[in-house]
Amino acid sequence: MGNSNDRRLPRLEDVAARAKVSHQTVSRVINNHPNVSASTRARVEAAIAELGYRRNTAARSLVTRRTQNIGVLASELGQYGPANTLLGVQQAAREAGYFVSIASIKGAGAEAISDAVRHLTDQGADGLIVIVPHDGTLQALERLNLDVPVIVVGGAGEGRLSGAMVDQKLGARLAVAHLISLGHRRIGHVSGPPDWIDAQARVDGWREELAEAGLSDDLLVEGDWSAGSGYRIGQQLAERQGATAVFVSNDQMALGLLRAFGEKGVRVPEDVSLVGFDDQPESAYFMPPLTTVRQDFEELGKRCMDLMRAQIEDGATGGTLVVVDPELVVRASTAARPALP
Amino acid sequence: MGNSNDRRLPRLEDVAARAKVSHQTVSRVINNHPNVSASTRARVEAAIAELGYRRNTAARSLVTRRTQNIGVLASELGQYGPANTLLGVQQAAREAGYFVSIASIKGAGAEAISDAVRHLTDQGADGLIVIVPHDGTLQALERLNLDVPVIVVGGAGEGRLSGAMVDQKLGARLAVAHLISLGHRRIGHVSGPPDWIDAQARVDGWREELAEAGLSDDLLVEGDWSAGSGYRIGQQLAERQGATAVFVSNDQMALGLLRAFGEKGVRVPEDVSLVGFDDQPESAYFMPPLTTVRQDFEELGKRCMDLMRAQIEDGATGGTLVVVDPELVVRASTAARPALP
DNA sequence: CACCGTCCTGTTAGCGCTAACGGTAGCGCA
DNA sequence: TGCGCTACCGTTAGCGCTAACAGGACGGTG
Repeated sequence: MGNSNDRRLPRLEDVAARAKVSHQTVSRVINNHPNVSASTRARVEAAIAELGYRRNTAARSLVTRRTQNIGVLASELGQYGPANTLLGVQQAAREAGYFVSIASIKGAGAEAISDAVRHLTDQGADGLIVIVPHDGTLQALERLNLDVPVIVVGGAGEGRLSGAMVDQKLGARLAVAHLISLGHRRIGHVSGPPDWIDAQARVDGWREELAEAGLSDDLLVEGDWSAGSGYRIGQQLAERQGATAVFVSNDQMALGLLRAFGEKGVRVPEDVSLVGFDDQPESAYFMPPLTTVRQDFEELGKRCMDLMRAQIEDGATGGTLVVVDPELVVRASTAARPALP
Repeated sequence: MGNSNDRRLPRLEDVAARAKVSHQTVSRVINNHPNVSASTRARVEAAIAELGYRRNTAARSLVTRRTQNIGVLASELGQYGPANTLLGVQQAAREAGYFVSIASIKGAGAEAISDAVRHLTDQGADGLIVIVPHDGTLQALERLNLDVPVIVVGGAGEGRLSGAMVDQKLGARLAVAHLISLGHRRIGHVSGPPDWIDAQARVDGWREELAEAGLSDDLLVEGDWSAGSGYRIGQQLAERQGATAVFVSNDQMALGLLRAFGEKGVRVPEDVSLVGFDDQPESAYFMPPLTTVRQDFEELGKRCMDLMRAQIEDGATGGTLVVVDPELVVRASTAARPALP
């Protein structure tokens, strides 16, 4: 491996010369075309190995118009959900034989989105996966009407836009149903920022489940996902003493509530039950361990790539939406409603 | 934008025809070559805008042998450090006008590394950034002797291998020095897995600082970064009552210790002081808030890209190592040594 | 006026690969 | 023998771009 004087990488021609065939035959061998005799195939493969030949993807994609690259447009990668979605997508892509190029943006402005999309398509991405969990993402993408497949995490569109998501509303309903089954009647909610689609969906799920049980949905406070916001909200909630249970829209804010409650002498779960969302690895070691809703990001990534390949390789149309079900994980932060005084 | 019948994307030739110049002149305009008159430049730019022309990067990189793409080889992206390093790198790359392709691997086998490296170089990466925080990464890379710049996070090499890192040993020493200054004499350490270079460096820092103060370094327990391992270790430590302070190698394990101590009635910081490492956003809301060591991953990413550009654009040689200093963040989990009974 | 240098533009020749087509040999069948 | 079909392999023509060279126009200088 690695001849001393390899000032230029070997190309098809070099392999061909060594194997005493035409460069086209070498190309056929590389691409597994059938009509190559076993003996020449072996000769060519030997030559490839000896020279350490590697195909030049720039040249290849110049003529095939395929790059085996999928572009991921992401924002908010500091948050647990987006970051893990990216991880899941990346892994699924690799398993499907694709590479992943990232472009991350701040916020979710239509300008930033179209910039990043251009960036990615310029690089010749065969398809796009968009992880921008804000309102308006879908509309911004639809206006661009791209000519490559686009998979949007969190919602489906039309044309070449497909979508994949974890069913946030269902997750919220599981959480609330669990609290109701424990006898709780006053169930509050600490939401994420309202311009996040997941936050909005969880609010909707909370509301619907309460409505079906004939319970009131007036205890809604808005956080910003951070533990700090959860802490501040927890302090207020501890004063008011309005609810016997709170469904918190992510685990980090739940941690903040836990600490605020601890400081104010509100016991969890004896006085108030708490449910989070995400099931971060730490959540099992909160005090007390947190009941929460787990999302399977690995599965989500796989589904994204399934949709992608269907469009790229089988020419499927877009416009479909696949949904992954979340799962309730019950731990010690929830218990039966305290007996009324 | 978007003519109705654009079944093929416009190319240089099309722009040239519209602007009544040669395709080469268009190329010059795109690449900001000086010798183009203002009037023709304006004409060409108008034509580019009207046709919505976008340069074909495959064709460009076929001839220039540059892709403006840097490959990131990463593992353990589920952990806080590697994930945030990736984030920092990605952001710095974008600011420097580069794209980022990811290849993530499981574990750190030489085989997996060389596979992923080939994958990335096949894609025509102009350089590689390696985030594989295990022993042996450097050696595996050196054996491959690549002909593109490689920046290894966590250690420097020779030849085209440069390195960038947060000074883990210094971070550990800051933590231990802080405990010593509070009067502690028996200071334990919960380490990460020994095949992680960062874990090893933190152990070394802990040991050195203790040695300089003439203190014993016999209280060492090995964890696996997870809160669960921290919890189990915490239970043992609570029984033994050996130390008045513990330096824990990351915040997640510290969380586990906190819970174990809480259950066993060991008060933090009254009975035992605790210092973590990473300063995850949640750590300020642990009970009690955690004293820890902050790493600036944004800065780390910038430094990586600085090194990269020096090699790619200015032809600098490799073999250099840049170091980012960490910072101690003091919170409520540390206090003066309890008076002896 | 001849000469040189500077500024601008065009022409030519690839970068390394694949698609499309052409050609040869060998076989089966009428 | 002639025809057609299949299996295999080679030749040619680009994909869209930039580097390198080749001018032409123009102004200044001796």
